[in-house]
This record gives sequence, structure tokens and C-alpha cells, in this order.
Amino acid sequence: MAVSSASPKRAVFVQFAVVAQALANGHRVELIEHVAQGERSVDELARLAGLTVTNASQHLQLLRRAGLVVARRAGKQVLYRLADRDVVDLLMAVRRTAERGVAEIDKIVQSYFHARDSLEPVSHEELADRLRDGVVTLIDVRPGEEFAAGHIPGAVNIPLDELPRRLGELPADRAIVAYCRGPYCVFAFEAVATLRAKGYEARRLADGYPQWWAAGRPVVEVAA
Amino acid sequence: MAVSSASPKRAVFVQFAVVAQALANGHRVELIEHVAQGERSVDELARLAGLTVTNASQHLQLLRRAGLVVARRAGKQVLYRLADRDVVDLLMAVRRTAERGVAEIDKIVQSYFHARDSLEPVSHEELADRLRDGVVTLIDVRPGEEFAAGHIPGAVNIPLDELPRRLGELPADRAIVAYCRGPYCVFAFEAVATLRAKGYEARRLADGYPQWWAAGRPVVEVAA
DNA sequence: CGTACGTTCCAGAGAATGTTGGAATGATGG
DNA sequence: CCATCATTCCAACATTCTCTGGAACGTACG
Repeated sequence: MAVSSASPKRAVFVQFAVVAQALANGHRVELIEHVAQGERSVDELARLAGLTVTNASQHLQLLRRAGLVVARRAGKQVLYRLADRDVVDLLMAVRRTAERGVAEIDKIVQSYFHARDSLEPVSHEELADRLRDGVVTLIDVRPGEEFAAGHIPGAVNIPLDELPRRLGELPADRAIVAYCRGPYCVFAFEAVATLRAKGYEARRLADGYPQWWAAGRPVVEVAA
Repeated sequence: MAVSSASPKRAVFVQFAVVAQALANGHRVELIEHVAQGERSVDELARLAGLTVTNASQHLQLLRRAGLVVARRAGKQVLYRLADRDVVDLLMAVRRTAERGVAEIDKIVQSYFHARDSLEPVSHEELADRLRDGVVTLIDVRPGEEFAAGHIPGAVNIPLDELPRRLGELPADRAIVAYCRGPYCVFAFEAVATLRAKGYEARRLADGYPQWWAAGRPVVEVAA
């Protein structure tokens, strides 16, 4: 009777390591974070992450081999997107462990993000309910391209830098919910702060678009 | 207005990478898997993973720095255990992505594990209900030391290799549920197969002890 | 059909990681 | 207080990873 199965088990562990390895580099994490916003070309991603195109390409291919992203050709460009919703869950799991365990991150997160969390966030559930009842104005404060690549149905795109001069578009007597890229994106925080300063009843979505998508909630995506 | 916060965001990504880096090595994944069964000393872990003590010690310290495990001294020994339940979730998230994405793992998993999955597994929920109603015999087929370090309340420890000659301890007219280390452990599979061959109504828990613990279910642990 | 563009492949330098063996540290027990 | 045991620290080497620049590839467009 084969009590143990050391050999295949080892092989499985090695494959775990391949996936983890893919996230074992700050630049790749950043690339994944951007890819999670929607399909992106290589040089777009390179620019966003501050890398050379060659370097970004290499990182992206490593991510592809690890099964975290997939690529498709569109004309002369190659577009990368997340391979699966699970990848967002994976990132969130890493985030939870990183937030708790690593001493340094704690300070960073505390001072830059959680301090602003007094702006009570809105849960997916609550937002879905309010959208259904039509009692809330939802704004997507990410840049136009990211909104175009995919957003929550019913959302209005008002990039953060345009917010001050487009306040007129917002009804003053309705609650406003803002969202952006995710838990490490400050856009929604800033938007809420701006809106509150102007007297609006504004709150932010607990996390961002990728998490909404990963949760299986409806989204508007560009047709492939 | 600071629209972006590139600098702290980068720092956060780097910390993500530190956590991922910790899992970016097959030996460390294996060590974590063993640690997830309960507290273990360094040389115990070294033996289980087939490493030298020195090497295992280094890996474990890296895991500790990344916040995945914690160590405490007990006499001359240093015992390592998981830092948090979240770590189990993290491993499961990596597992899901690894299973789907990497071509090779698929074959391995298919042939060695999932093929046997026809032995319909029992969910946490279902097991908890049945235990409460007292209509099931629960057996822990891991080695004695692992059982001693922590197990599900009400479970009887019958290590797999002792099962054939201890069948007499099991009531023939009650359903039996077997569990072991987790989704990549074959002990429970083998136990169920053995029991069924002898005419018992046997099933296995969907995953193992670490996942039960991570889900916040009650466990019996050795007092510190 | 040739040019332009985006991406990938390739080779090399520099940095980081993994493993090993020996020495040092901490704690226990006579 | 010395001897012993478990673990950690340290130094060295082989291996792997990361980034850069140039060349090659594939696709679209004039």
C-alpha cells in the first residue's frame, strides 16, 4: 500500500512555487494590478509601471507562463488581461497576509490609506441594492481609458482631475458613491474628500473595479 | 492636489512581493504545508521535507520574516507554526491559480488526486451537522504526532498504516468520515478505499485539518 | 512590396537566491 | 559549571533572476 506519494506531491509544490514566483517581484505585482483594470497593451503597461518595453514584455511573459494573465493579438498590438477571476482573489489573499505580517507595510498602509478610512466605505452588496433602487449616483474616478475598458453598469466616468470643474453634472440632493482601481488606489478617497468639501453626501466603494468584477458582479466591457 | 501616490504604492507592491517570494520555492511550500498541520520543530520539519537542518532553518526564517509563520522557543527546541489563518487561505488561493493555470500541474493533479474524487467528499458544514447529531464516526488518519498537535473534536486517531488491523474499533453500522492533511494528501483517499472494500459506508472530508482550522471551526490543540 | 511599428527573442553584466559545512549561540541537565 | 543538544549565524560557491541593448519577427499601411 502506497502510504505516501512524495514524488507527485513535490511536483505540486513546485508548481505552487511557480505561481508565487510570478508575484515575487514588485514590478510584476504592479503590472498585474494594472492588467486587472482591463486589457492593456505592452507599451501601455510599460509606461504605467515605469519600465522599458523590453523589460515589461519579459515580465508579462513570465506572468503568462505562470497562468496569471493571458495575451491576445489585436493588430500590431498584444493585449494582456487577467487569466481568471481567481487571480484577483489571489492578490487579495497576498494583500491580507502582507498587511498583517510585514512590519513595514503596516506603517505605509496606515499613514497613506487606512487613515482616510473614516470615510465609511460602501460594500458591494449595499451598492448593488442602491443601484437597483436608483437612489445613488455612481461615479468612476479612474482615467478615461480605464473606464472605457470596463466599468460598473450605471457608473458615470469623471476622472479625478476633472472632478472639480464637472461638479455641475452631479445632483446635489442624491448620495454619491465613488470607486477607482482598488484598495491601494487613492482616487476614490480624494474624490470623496473633494465632494464632501462641497457639501455632497459622498462615500467610496470598499474596494475597486477589479474586485467588483472578480466577485462576479455585472460589468460593462468593451466588445472583443 | 496629489492625484497619484506612486511612491507608497510602489512600496506596497514590494511588500506583496516579499510575501510571494516566501512561497516562491518548492521546499518552502512544503515546509509551510507541514507547519500547517501543527507546531513543528526545525529538525522535524527538515526531516519531513528532506532538507538539512541548516537549510530548513534558513527557509523557516525567511518565512518568518515574511510573516507567514511564527516561532517560539520550547526548551532547546524552536517550534514553528502558522502566523495566522489567512495563510491557509493564501495557500488555497495559490493552489486554485496553480491548478488552473499551469499546464503540468493539471496532469499531476488529475492522475493522482482528482481521479479518486468520485468518493464524494463531505463539506465542513455537513460534517459539523453530523457531528452535532452524533450520527457519524470521525477518524483522523494522519500520523499520531500530527493528531496530537491538533485535531477536530470528536475525532479518533487511526493512522493510515494502522487502519487494517484496527478495523475492529469502528462500528460497522455507522457512517465514517476520514480526514487528513489537506487537498494534496492521499491518506484520506486511501482510508476510504480501504474501508469501503471492507463494507463500511465511508467518505472523506473535502479538505484537511488546516482548512478546518482556518475556517474558524473548533479544534483540539495542545496547550501551550 | 517595402516601410513603420509593436512585440519578442537573444546574449551578457550585475545582483540576488539556494545550498553546504563549520563555528557560534542558547538552553538544559548532570 | 561543564557537556550536550537544537538552532542559528557565517562564509563560500553554484545557480537563478533582473535589466539592458541590439537583432529578429509579425502585422498593418502606404
